[in-house]
Amino acid sequence: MTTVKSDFLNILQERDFIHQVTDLEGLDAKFTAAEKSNGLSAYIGFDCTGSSLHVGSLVQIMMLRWLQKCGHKPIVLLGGGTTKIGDPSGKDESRRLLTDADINNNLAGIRSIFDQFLTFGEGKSDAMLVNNAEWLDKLEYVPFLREIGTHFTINRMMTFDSVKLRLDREQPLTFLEFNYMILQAYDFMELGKRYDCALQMGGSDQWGNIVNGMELGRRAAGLQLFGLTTPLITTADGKKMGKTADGALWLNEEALPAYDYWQFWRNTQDADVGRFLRLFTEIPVDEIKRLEALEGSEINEAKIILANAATAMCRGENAASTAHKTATETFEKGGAGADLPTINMDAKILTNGIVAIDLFVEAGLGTSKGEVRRLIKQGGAKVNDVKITDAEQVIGNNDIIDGQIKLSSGKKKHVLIKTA
RNA sequence: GGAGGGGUGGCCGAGCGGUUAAAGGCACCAGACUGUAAAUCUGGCCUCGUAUGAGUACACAGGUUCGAAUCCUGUCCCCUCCA
Repeated sequence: MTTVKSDFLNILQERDFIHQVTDLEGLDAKFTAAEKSNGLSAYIGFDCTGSSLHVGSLVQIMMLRWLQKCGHKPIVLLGGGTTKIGDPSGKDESRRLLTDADINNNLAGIRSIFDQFLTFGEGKSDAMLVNNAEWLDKLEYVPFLREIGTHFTINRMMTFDSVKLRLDREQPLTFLEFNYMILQAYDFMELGKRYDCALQMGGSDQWGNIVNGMELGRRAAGLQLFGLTTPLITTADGKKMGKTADGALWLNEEALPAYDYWQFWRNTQDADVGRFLRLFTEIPVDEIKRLEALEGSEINEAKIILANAATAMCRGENAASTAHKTATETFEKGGAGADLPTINMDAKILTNGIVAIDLFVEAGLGTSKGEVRRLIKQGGAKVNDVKITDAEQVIGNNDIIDGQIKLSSGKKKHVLIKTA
């Protein structure tokens, strides 16, 4: 591996962020020079198909954070314009088209996530948030075609995976989607012109789009642009980061409580601990080396550090320590931490008593009565940490301890019942 | 336009008139072992019922039959080959 001189690339390299770079030496030289003067701007694009981002985008966000730490200027490009089109990469079928109102709503949600990770403002290394609708919405068709269209050949566009895949499978690819890569390329050029942005980063699936943008910038505007991609992050058992069977791991508090977020990191597999510490925390690499070398049950210490650091960054220190405390109380002391999911129930229901099966379904610890019945039969259901054996057992006021009832499904899922 | 193949449970995929709530795999849930890990093993995995059981269910709508996921008709959708 080539040794790099700039702080930024050095960090990315030693923390395994880099998959491909278009011109590592050239880029390194540029960063090195910039670190002695005003810093360099670089951008990453995010689409606005949802109102939150999930852990899958976290690698990109961390890169922007490091960029800022090294004195450069991160540009967050939100695809308000391109979201109206839909990136065909990796999609079997067209996305449904979102309305302007949806997109604006999504923009606001995503914006709040970036506020956690980056400092925005007017200073030279302050982050800025740009919406590509700003220029894309205003484009005029014929001038655009004359100016930009001449730099793309259909022959070349057909060779891109995103397009080729659809065609090979004879799935329809609309003209609208076909234009996505041109618009993304246009974004890069536009950012280069407006903000002197010289680098686009992104996931490895964005390579083609990034290269396109570089070429367009060079041909149409004489800009020297660079591209850098991150590897696709998978867990040790080969699953894509960010999605679980229960749903996506959202970065927004409204979409995923801090406790669950913390638990996700706490439950990282041994084999992933070192990699995740490097990518998703700012713990110094030497310290990480020590942590990932821990053996046996001691590696749990590393997992807790990972969970605390990752949660603190995304949800704040308080959220992280509350989640940590809840976990300690729940798992190590067998009690009930304050941060466990809580359901408020009408006091009357408990006064009258409720059958255990119904209570569990009510608490969301099973989707059907049959499921809860099975859970009980297999010994996975507990009320106040006492295993229940009778599905018809009546739970009532007698079971309230310290104003709450703790229900458990298996070792990890707990719900507190409180009366309203 | 012509010829053929197919649509089965969250996914993949067997079944091709009764013994089929539907093999097997994946995913998922519990239990054991552990370290809130992985691997392994055990049990479970449509709904209701303590259970014998009942109700729904094999693209959709009809039909044949004592009996259909399996046969027939129509509709919708997918795929392959030829033009």
